[in-house]
Amino acid sequence: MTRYSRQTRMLVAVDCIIFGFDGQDLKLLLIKRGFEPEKGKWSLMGGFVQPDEDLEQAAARTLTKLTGLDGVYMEQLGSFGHPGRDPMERTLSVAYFALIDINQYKQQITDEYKAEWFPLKDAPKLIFDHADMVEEAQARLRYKAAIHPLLFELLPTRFTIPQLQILFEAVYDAGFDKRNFSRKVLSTGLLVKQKEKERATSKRGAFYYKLDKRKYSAKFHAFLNFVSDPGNLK
Amino acid sequence: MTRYSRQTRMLVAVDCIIFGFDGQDLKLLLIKRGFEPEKGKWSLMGGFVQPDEDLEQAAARTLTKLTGLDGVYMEQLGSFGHPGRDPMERTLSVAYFALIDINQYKQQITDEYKAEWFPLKDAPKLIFDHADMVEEAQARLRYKAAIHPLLFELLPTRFTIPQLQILFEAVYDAGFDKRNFSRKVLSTGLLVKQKEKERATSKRGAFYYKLDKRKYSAKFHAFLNFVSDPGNLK
DNA sequence: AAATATAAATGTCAATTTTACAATTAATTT
DNA sequence: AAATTAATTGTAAAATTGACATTTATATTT
Repeated sequence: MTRYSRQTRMLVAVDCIIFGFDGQDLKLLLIKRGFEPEKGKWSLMGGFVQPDEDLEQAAARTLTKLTGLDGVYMEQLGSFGHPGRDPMERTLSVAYFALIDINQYKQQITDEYKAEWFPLKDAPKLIFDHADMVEEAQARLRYKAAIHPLLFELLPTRFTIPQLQILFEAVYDAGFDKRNFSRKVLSTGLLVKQKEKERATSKRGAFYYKLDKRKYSAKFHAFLNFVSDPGNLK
Repeated sequence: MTRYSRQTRMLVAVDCIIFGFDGQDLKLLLIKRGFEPEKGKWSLMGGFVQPDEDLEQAAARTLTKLTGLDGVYMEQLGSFGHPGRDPMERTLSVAYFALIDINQYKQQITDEYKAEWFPLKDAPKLIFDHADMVEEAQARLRYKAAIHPLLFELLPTRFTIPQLQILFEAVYDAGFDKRNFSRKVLSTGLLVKQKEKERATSKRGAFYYKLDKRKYSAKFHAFLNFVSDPGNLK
C-alpha cells in the first residue's frame, strides 16, 4: 500500500492533568520541562505518542513514568490542536486527566522531572496552552463529580465522612451542610463503615469508611446527584 | 527554531458523527468513501486537518462541505488513535458529533459524497473504527440529553410536545408517560407556546412551541434532569 | 473525679420533586 | 349527531431535598 499524498503529518503528544488531594486543598502535579522550547518552565507531564502505541497507552506510560503508579483513574479530556500552540512545530496534544491518591505518590528516585505539587488555585504560569487544559480539566472534574462517585479516587482506601466533605468543598469551593452531605453520601450505599476511627483530628474520632467495590463498579456511571446544581454555587 | 528530532509524525483527521431526526427515528448521515483504501464503502464524513487549521475549524469545514449548513451544534467526542486503525498509514482521528435539523439538510448539487441517511439502528457496516465512534457518540448523546436541553438541536424551530416526546423515546429506545413528560419539559421554562397548531398528525392538533433563546442559552449547561436514570431504562 | 471543650453523628419537618395513574377536551370522520 | 382519535390537563402518594438543632464520644482542663 501507498500513503496519503499531499497531506501534512504532525506530532502527536499526550499531556496529563494530574490531580491530588492533601486533605485540605486540591493539588496539581507539574514538572519543570527538560528540553527546548520553554526549557525550565512549569508544564504538564507529557510525551510523544510512539509509533506502536495507542493513545491510552501513551497516557498511562507517561503517568507511570512520573508517578510510579499503575491502574490510576484516567480519562481522555480532549484534544488540543491549535496550529500555533507549540511554537517549535505543529503538535496535537491529547489531554488526559488523572486522579491519584496523593499518598501513593512517591517522589521518584531519579527526580528526573523535578515534579512538584501545587495548589490548584495557586499554580504557576504554564507553557503553551496547558493552562487551558487545566481549566477544562477542572471544569470536567466538577461536572463529573457532581453526578458520579469520582472523587473517591483522590482519597486513600480508608477515609472518613468529614474528610470526604472537605474534599467536596475544595472541589466546588463551597460549603455544604454536613447533615445533608453525610445523608446523601451514605444513601448511595457505596460506603462500608469500618470498626476503626481516625483519631488525629478530633477528640471523638471519626469512623473510617471504605468503598464497597462491587457497588462502586456497578454504580460508577449511574446518576447519583452528589451536588445538585454545581454551576450555581456560592 | 529547529524541530523535535527522532519523533514520528502522523496524519490527523477529523470525522463527524452527524445525527438527524425524521420525526420517527434517529438517523445517521453517512457517505460512500471516495478514495482508497476502502473506496466505495460506507464511512463517516471526514477529512484531514490542514496545516493552518484548528481542529474545530476542520470539523466545521468538513460538516459544511457535506451538509451545506453553518452554525450547527457540534462538540468534540474524543480522539481515536489506535495504531492500526487506518491500514494505509497511521492516522489519528478527532471525532466530533453534530446534531442537525434534518429538514435543513439539502442534498448538495454536486452529490460528491453520495451521502445517505440511515436509521441508527440499521446502519451499514462502517470502515475502520467508525462503528466505535458511532457507538460512543450515541452513548454521549444519551448521556448529555438526559441532563441538558440538547435534543432541541435535532428539531425544527417550531415543534410540538408530542414530537419532542417521540424524539426522546427514539433516543432512549423507551416509552415515557406523556403526562409526566410534558410537565417536566414545560417546567424548564424553555418553551414558548405558539398560537398555531400542527394539524397533520391528529384531529385535535397539537400546539407548536419554540425555544426561548435567552433561557436556552442560559440554561444549556444547567442540570435539568430530563431523564432520571438513562442507564436503567427498559 | 468532675467539668469543659470539640468535632462527630444523628434527627425533624416543611417544601419540592417524582411517580403512577385517569379523565376531559378539541376537532375530524362516520 | 355520534363516534373516534390524539392532545391536554389533573391528582394523590411516595421519595427526595433543604433548612435547621440536639445529642454523643472522647481528650483536655480544672
